[in-house]
Order: sequence, then C-alpha cells, then structure tokens
Amino acid sequence: MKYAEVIIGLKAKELDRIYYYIIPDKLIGLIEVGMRVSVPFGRGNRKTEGYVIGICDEAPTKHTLKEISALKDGFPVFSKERIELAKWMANKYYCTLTECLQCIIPKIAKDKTVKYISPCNMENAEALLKRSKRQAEIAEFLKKTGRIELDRLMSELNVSSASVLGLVEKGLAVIDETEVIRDFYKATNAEKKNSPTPTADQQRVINEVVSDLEYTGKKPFLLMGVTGSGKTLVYMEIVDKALKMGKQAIVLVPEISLTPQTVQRFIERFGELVSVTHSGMTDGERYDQWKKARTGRISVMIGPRSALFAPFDNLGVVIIDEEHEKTYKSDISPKYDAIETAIKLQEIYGTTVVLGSATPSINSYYKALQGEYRLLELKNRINMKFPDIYAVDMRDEIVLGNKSMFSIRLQKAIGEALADKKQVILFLNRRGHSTFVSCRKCGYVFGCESCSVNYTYHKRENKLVCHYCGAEEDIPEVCPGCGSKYIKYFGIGTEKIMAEVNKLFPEARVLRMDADTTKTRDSHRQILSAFARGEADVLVGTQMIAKGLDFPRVVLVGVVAADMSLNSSDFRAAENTFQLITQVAGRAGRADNVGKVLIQTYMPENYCIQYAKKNDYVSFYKEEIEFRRQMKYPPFTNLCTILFSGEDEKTVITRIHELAAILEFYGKGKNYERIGPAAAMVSKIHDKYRHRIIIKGLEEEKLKNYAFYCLNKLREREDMGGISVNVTINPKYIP
DNA sequence: AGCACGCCGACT
DNA sequence: GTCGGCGTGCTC
Repeated sequence: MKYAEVIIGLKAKELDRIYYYIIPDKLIGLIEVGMRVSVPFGRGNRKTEGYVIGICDEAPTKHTLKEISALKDGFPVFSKERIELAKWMANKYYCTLTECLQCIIPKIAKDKTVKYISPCNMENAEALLKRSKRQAEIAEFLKKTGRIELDRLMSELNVSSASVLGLVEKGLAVIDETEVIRDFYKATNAEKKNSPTPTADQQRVINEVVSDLEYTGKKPFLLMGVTGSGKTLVYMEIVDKALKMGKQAIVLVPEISLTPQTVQRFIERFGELVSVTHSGMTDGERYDQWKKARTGRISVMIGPRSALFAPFDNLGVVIIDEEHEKTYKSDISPKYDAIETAIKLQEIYGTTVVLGSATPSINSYYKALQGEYRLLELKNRINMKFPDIYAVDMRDEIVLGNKSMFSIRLQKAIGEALADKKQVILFLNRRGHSTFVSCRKCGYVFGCESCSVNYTYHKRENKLVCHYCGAEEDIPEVCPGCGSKYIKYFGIGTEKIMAEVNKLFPEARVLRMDADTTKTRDSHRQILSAFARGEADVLVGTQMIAKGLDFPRVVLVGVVAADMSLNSSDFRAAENTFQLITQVAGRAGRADNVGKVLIQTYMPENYCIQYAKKNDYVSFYKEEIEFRRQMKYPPFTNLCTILFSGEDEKTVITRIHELAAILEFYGKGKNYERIGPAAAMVSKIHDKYRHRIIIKGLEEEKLKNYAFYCLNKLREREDMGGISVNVTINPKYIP
C-alpha cells in the first residue's frame, strides 16, 4: 500500500500539518510529489484541495485513512526544491506551510466567473428574518445596493457564507454567475536594440559574476555602483551569459512603475524571452506567465519580489536591483524577505545571487564587510559628472526674515533654471505621517533620551510622545538649545510646495506626483512622460520621483525638507535620508548639464547630510554602524515588533500591557530588551487603535520563539476577541 | 476554513 | 415540545 503526505489547502493554523491519504490503485504510477490533488476532508468529506509533499509505504498514524479522490493537474506544480523552499519559509517567517505553498504558485485560474447576489421578494422579509439578525443585516444592505458582487458583500459586512445561504434558502436573495473574459498575456513587440559595449570597469564586474555561474557553494555578490555607473548593462550581460549556458534568470525590481526604463531595456535586449510581472495583472495572465516559465518558453522574469517564485528548472542567477528598498520584505504573511529567500535559493539550487544598489542597506554592507557577501564596486559615472550638492542652512532664513519654505538660495536657483528654459525637480522626502517638533532658530529637535529617536508631535493632547518607549512630555515655552520661542512642529505636503511655486513663479508650469495624483492606473507613467516631453517646468513629488528616471533637461533638484525623514522616529532615519538624497541627486545633470542639488536643512552639520553632500557612502556607513552598535539596533540585534489593534482602545492597551508583563516574566535573565508598549507610529487607522511593543534579541530564532510563546500564553489567559495581532521579525518599518 | 453536533431561547 | 440560530470542536 502506498500513502501520500498531503498538506490541506485551507489557511488555518490547526490544519497546518501532514494528513495521510491512501493512494488508490488507479492513481498509482500517476501521482507524484508536488502535485495538487482533491481529497475528502472533514466529517462531511468535503472535496478539498491538497498538495502532495511526499509519498511513503507506511502511514505513521492510527487514524482510519481516506483515499485521494483525483489529481488536479497532469503535472507537479511544485518541484522538490520548491517544497523545501516553502518549508524553510514556513519556519523562518512563522506561518503555515499551506500559506507558503500557495504563495509560490499563482492562483490557478479555473473558470473565472464572478458570483453576484441580488435581493428578491423583499416584502416578506420582515416576518422571515425576525429571528436571524445576521441575515436581516444582509437583507438591509442588499435593499440599498441591489445586485452586488458576492465577495464584496461578504467582506464589507464581514458575514459568512452560511448567513448568505440562509437568506438564499428563504428565497429573499438569488445568486447568479457571470463569466469574465480572460485577458491573455500579450508578448511585448518592442523593437530589439543592441546594448553598448561595457566599459573596462563594468567588464571586470561582469567577469567576476559570470565566473560564479558554474560554481556551487558560493556567496552572494553585493554590487555597489554609484548612480549612473551602468548597473543595468552589467545585469544584462550577466543574464545574457546565464542564458547562453542554458540557464534562466530572475531580475527583481522594487516596483515596475518606478523603474520603467530598466524594464524597457531588458525587453529591448531579450525580447520574447522576457516576461514582466506587475500588480495590474489578472490571475489568468499570471497563470499563463507561470506556465511559460515552467515549460521553458521564457527564460527571464522581471518583477517585484513575487517574481522570485518563477518556476524555472535551471535557475542561473537572481539579480535584486535597488537591494536597499523596503518593498523586498513582504508585509503580509508569509512575511518573506526577497533577499533572504534568494540566498536560500542559492543554497538549494546553487543559483548566483547579485544584490545591486548605489546605496546598499547598512545591513547588506555590514555583511559584505563581514565576508558574508562578496563586494563589487563601480565607482565612476559613465559620460556624466556628479552634480554639485549643497546644504542650505535653514536657520539663517528665519534670521533673514524669510518665512517661506524655500530658502532664498533655492528661490534664486529655481528662477535661474526657469529663465534658462531648463527643468526643476522639487523633492519632499517624507516618510509616513510623522511630525516632529523643532526650533526654527537653532534647529534643536526634541527627542527621547532613552531611545535616541525623535519625539512625535501629538496634536490631540498637544504633547511630545516617544513612539518607541511611550514617554510623554509637554512642549516647553522656550527652546532648551538657544532660548528662542520659535518652536514649531513640522509638517508639509507636496500640495503646499506646489502652491508656493505657483505664488513665486506664476508663469511656471508645475506637475505634482505623489500618492494622491497617482491613484489611477497609468497616471504614474502619464505624469512622468508629460514631464519628459517638457510639458512642465517643475516636478514636485515624493519618493516615487527619486529613482531610475532620466530627464536630460533637469539642472536643479531641490530637497525641500531633508529633515522630514531625518527626524522621523525610526532608528533608520539617517539611512533612509542618505539613500533618498543620493537617489534624487542622481536625477540632476545627466547628459551634458552639470546639475545642482540644494538640500534644505536645519542641521547641515549632521553626518548624514555631510556625507550625502560629498557622495561618500563609506564614511556615512562608518558613522551609522557605530550608532547601531551602541544603541543595539540591527544589524547587531534582531527586532521583533508586535502590534495590537482594535476599536476599543482600553482593551487594546490592557491586553498589550498584559503581554508586556508576560514578556517580562519569561524574559527574566535572558538577553532580551523590550521597548514599549507605546502608541504605534500611526496610532489609529480606520477607527482601530494601534499599540505596539518592540523586542530586541541577539538570536533571531530564539527571539521569534520567545515572542510567539508569550503571545500564546496571553491567548490562553485572555479573550483576544476584537483585537488583531500582527507580529513581524526584522520589519522594514517600525509600526 | 467549513461542517456536524448540541445547547438554548422563541413560538406554533 | 420543537424549530432553528449560533457557539464548540474536529478534520488523515
């Protein structure tokens, strides 16, 4: 007798284990590890999807076993290696194996129909629904909306399918299905173009990586190449070599819409061999693309972090561009980090891994110096000069009586650029929604002594609050630094900047690009191409204008409020700011213009600004790593954040304090450090109050187990109804 | 997650 | 009594 080890395709922690099924005679010889199957499950023997992760001759269980009903596809959807990867992910990111397996295959698009529900015979409703509160709610909702998508109704009212079916059985509603036309993936018809010949500098890097393609048991590369040093060509040459060896390549980019030019170059060079994933794709398109990768019809996949799961059977190289970007860590379960996962692929398949950035994350550069990664460098810009970068001391402006958000120097520079018929980018490097409090005369910023992060201003109570440990303080009348009364909380937006430009330069044509103006699909591309065509003189925007774009007519980049990200209450504030300034400075003076970058700041002497000005990553790193060492922040420790959120703030606070007590108890004598409980960075979202705890620990595995052990203790002890819990190990954003 | 089982309140 | 809503526990 043969048995199959099956993982059930239902997302529940209690179901996350192997279930054994008998392989019926008719399936022996057909069934393989990695296949999707249909199995009878539960008391009702409901047909459920399952994944075969093993086949054995004996089932180590006393249960009476059921038989596998049928195979779902004619081929395995998971290779043994992918199953190994999923197991590793489930353990590393503390989630179910089911979640991980489902994460690495696309939703298999079956019929693609959508279900709708409509009300009917509502005149009898009241009598029939007297005793069913839930159903009455649904009926009430349906009366208002009429025919509506079933999924939408269920999620909006938060009702189960049982309640809906009850209503249908009473004849008060009907469900119908509408077919959706499947939009097939279209191959790009871009014209093929030849790439330039690599420079000697580029060739050196290419050779080093290429020689690695054959060799196993290797380490990842960290390619540190300044903006404009031609990293994309290096990537393309490496991919080309891998393809010639009969291997495949995956190229990760932070967000397709932010790096259109990189993606375009790959399409032009590799044509039909490339496939691009993006967020706008339908499940059907995704599935088709996945099949193409599986059957060898494409060999290069470009996309966001999920492109890592393209089912290539002989994966030669994974390239992660802009490796410092935070989007490489998933914020939903499985909370995988694409870099860590790529390195696991290296371990499993011997795949070469290349991490590239002009400004590597502190973490990655630290690993490179420790010898965990192999460092490669490109130090020269190709056919381009570095822009001249200046810090503008905003403390002088108040003395000069200038209350505008633009310094006199920036105003002058904008005026000159406009008179010269050139273009200007004004950049607001704002992260999140934090507002900090500072003195406009001397630049003093109010911060928390014990956490070394800045206080966040809370309008509601008019107080300074530390978002790490929860300490509170009143805002003093006079500045402790200089005794002046110019204490202001800081908070500006792109709209305000745009209004200011219009006021100062009424004739200038201004475009704005931020989360508000890019809500619709393609608005992103439209704004950028309008600016590229010269339909505007000034582009005002946030992070999204910082990278990968080439506008030859831009001669001036103004960083309007560098302190905005520098003073955010995140221990990575300096790292983020350095990266943003460097990236945005790379937009100035490409082609033959020497660009100018003006950084407006109240703290021009800050090391982050100083080194960004000199384009000196290494010195910045040296200073930043010392700060991390002293404050015991990553990479010297691992962080775990636990976020509670719920509508009743009192319960949220009570429960998180109970958790703190449990953590305290079980952490005694161990090397854990707890910060908080404190209100989360954004303390209320959708009427749900958010409070969080941060724990620091030396070993990731132990820290993770400790956090979840204590959470389980709390769950055993208290009713956690109405509170949702979110735990993240080494998050990219502190909640 | 979803289904059977069983408890308990409302009503022929 | 008894119908049926909803809470509890189990699923190879």
